[in-house]
Amino acid sequence: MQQLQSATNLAPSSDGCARELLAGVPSVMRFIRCQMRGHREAGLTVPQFRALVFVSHTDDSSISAMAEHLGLSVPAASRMVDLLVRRGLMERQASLGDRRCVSLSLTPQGKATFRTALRATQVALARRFKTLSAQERYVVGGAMQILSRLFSPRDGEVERRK
Amino acid sequence: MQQLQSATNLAPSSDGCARELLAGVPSVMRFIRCQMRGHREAGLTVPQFRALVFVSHTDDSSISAMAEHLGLSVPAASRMVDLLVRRGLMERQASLGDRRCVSLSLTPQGKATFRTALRATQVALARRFKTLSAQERYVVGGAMQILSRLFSPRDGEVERRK
DNA sequence: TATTGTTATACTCTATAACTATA
DNA sequence: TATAGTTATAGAGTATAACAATA
Repeated sequence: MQQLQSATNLAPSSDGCARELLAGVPSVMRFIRCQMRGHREAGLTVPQFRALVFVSHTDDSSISAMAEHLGLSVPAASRMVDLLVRRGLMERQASLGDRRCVSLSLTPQGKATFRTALRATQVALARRFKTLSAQERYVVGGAMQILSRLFSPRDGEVERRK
Repeated sequence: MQQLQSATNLAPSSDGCARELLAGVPSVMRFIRCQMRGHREAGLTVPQFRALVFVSHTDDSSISAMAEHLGLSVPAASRMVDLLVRRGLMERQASLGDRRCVSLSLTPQGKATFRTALRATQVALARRFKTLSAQERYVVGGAMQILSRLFSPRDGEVERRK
């Protein structure tokens, strides 16, 4: 589109970006949350979903690794795992090497639920995106990559004090 | 930048967009939440902040208008107001015309806290954005406008059933 | 009776502090 | 004693269902 030619002129200030983010991100988040939680079979909250993502991507995950990755305190992660274990989606096993550590894994049902939730939410989001032009999708996709990089959990903002 | 010339070629599918959103938005949200809540004087949660935004923008706000705008149930909105009233940030008055309705307003302290939280969070976000190029800020700003439009609370996803 | 709020109840998310078990 | 987790405690966010007050 035409505006892209003069993108540099139209670039908002850092402060303008901040304002827009503060308006846009919580709205999207609410939508995602509703979709996740409202889904009949899966019915996950966003943090639960993120926990499943982490464990499905990480072999021999420990509680503390999960906490760090998700930006949670260790007790919060532990309770989340409790809940997922109770729901039959995750398993805790004492790590063989160091029996203080826990080794997390998804049950088959956990994997299935995870995939269902992912699919359902992606479909709901994609349905919204269908109304966008290719250009707009490009902008959204690009912005998400920038933001993921800028706000990845490892980079500071969590700063567990002490 | 070069890629922008061929933006249409690189535009992700709706589904790709969805995936990226699901990765990026929760990270940003966590950052915002930490900033809001962690701020010494203000110390607001995101929903509290959003409630203050709504009331500060809306004359003679009612509980149900607030609930609808924020995508909350009416009881949830009512409890949020309780909390903000207890903290001295908001006031409830019976509406004169229709005494079932409530008329919400910010106290002077509420206005001050709101502005402090807004400023502090914007500054924290803007600090991150300073490392971006003008081009990247353009992409982020543009995406936020698109997303705000696409996921504005009034447009369906809330769908309070019955 | 229909509408606006509030109360009751129940879960999840999250933190900090105190504790337990293993190294 | 240091480290990995868990339990205890507390407060916020949220929903649905039942209730109260006003129109």
